[in-house]
Amino acid sequence: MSASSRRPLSLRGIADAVGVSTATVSWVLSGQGDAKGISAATQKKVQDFAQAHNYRPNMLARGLSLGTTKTLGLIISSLSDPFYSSIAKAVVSEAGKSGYTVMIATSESDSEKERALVSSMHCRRVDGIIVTPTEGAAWMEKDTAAGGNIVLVDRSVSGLSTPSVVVDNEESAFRLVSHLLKKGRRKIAIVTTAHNLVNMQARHAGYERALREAGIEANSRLVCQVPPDADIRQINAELDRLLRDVPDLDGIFFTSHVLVLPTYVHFAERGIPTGRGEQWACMHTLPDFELLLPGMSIAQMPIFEMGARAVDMLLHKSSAKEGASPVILPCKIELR
Amino acid sequence: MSASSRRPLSLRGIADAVGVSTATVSWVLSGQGDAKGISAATQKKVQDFAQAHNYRPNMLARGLSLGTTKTLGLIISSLSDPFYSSIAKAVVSEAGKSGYTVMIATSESDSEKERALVSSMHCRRVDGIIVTPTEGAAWMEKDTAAGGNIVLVDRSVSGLSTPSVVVDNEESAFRLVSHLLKKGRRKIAIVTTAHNLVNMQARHAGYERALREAGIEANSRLVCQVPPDADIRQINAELDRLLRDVPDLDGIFFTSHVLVLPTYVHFAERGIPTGRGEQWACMHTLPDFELLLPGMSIAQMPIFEMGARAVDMLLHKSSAKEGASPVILPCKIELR
DNA sequence: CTGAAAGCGCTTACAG
DNA sequence: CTGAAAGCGCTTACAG
Repeated sequence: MSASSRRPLSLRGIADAVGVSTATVSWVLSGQGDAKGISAATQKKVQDFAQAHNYRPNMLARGLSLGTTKTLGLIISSLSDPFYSSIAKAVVSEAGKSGYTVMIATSESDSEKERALVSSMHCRRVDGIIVTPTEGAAWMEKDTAAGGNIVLVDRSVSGLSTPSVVVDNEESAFRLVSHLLKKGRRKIAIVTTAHNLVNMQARHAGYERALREAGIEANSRLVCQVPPDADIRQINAELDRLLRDVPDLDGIFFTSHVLVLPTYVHFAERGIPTGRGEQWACMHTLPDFELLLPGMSIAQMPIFEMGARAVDMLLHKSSAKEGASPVILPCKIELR
Repeated sequence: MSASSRRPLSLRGIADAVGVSTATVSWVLSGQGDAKGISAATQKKVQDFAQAHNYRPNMLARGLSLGTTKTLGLIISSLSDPFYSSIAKAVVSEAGKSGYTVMIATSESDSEKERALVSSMHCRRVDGIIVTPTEGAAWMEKDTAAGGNIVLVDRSVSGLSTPSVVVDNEESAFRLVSHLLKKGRRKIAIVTTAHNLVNMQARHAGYERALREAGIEANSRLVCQVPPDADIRQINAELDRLLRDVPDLDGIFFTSHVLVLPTYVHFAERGIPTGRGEQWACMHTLPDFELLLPGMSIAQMPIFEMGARAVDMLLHKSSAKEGASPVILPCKIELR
């Protein structure tokens, strides 16, 4: 156990071993060897030594020196929801193209955690942060103004001017519900959750507008609203209430994919036919749905584009300036 | 736009503003004010200024100075699989208890990406790395020997002595299949994937042992093996092959939760009754299964404990020394 | 009670 | 062609 192996190999270590200065080593390893006119022999010696001893540059030091870490932070609400993991995939992939690494963390929809995470990431000097914000994220205003490089994704927060990338929630919901109406549905329930989030509110508004334009008056008994952290019991209770209140229900609009499967099972258990889902519509979709409910109409969220756009806004601030915020992306509507 | 707001506030900035040395500021802000005998007045001045100006300590500098970052790296195969996200949750939660942050990344089951991620995390000087390894992770041997602080989770890699936390795959599979046999099933298929991973191999071995001990000879036509990256078509083709080869199939053992739903749908589409899943058994489970297939027997993976244990091994190297590796945790078997 | 100084491991003008 | 040196922003012995 040689004492020298205690600390990882540093630039200085290489420099001493090869017999050159740390500057030379730094230049060679960063590919500036030729530019700085380092002899081929020296370059090779340095490279070989680094390679052989598995040199790992200390990014803390490099970041400190350079003032940039080539790292982006991503704060999503949860990892268990495939929607957010897809966002993460998109962000990682797009950031990778520009040589950026992304550190992923989850807020669990908790404003306090969210705030702590943003702070922690700033302390780590990430070059920018992407977040699917909680409704309690208004404090970011100050932070953004102070130079915090933040972009919101999937939803904005009421009263917050931080740049954001969202989808046309109201319009998509409107089109889905209008489609159900065109198919002759009249008693269309809305099954929704997390109503404190602006995107959910927009989807609800789209639902109401579709009814209104079809000359149908809103009926609060058709609204099945489940708390964001509801367990299966609460969901079932709400659905039972809906089925009791509106026994002749003939359509459902889901504002989120998370409630589809519980509803599907709830119906199945009670012998209520769902068919292939022709009488349902949903914002966003999951692979499972294509199997279970191929007849359901959906608004496909442009997840990859959302992630990519958010990364772009962070990396090329120009495009953020040019475009108005929020950036609103269209969903791909699939009517069935 | 004051020039002074260009760079974020530093210790030096606070020191100059308050009129003390950086040492004093550092001590106050790290809670050593009293220990170092800093006057209450000075402490308050420093704290107030830091607070008011939203001081964010530069963790790069701190990490560089301290030689530790209080950060753990986590590399999971994928984000879309709830199994891995649960592991992530467990790791984050357990690490948090000790004041550690975790940076999450995904290898997408790609050995090259995995290697790059481990390297990148080492460069960032994380204090340890937890990884659900690909089969191509044998190079870690060298890395671990070189002081790399790595713990594998969910599976080990053949020929790799890196510490790991796994479950008793063989035994759990054995018990599940034995249960199906006890219920009178005789033609039990095994539906499996990613057979290059040792845990999948162990589950397969448990299946075979159960058959053997029941005096049933192995039948290769009962083996339905799907490539890890198979799309729904390939899966369906394999299932069709199985149903054709073994029309009187009367049970299925799934080595992984990922294949259950596609099989369920495949059967449903062909009008093959699955009942409540009584004739099926599966390693691991998902919330959906409890809804769709409440009769299916399952081996519940101790996900939280796995994550927690891995973190412990990283943080208190002692317990890693003491315990033999791999650490093998039992599954909670639920026979139905 | 507080400060000057060295050091962590990089990068990059500035000299020769 | 290559090196000495300053600086990034912290922490912590060591002095007073």
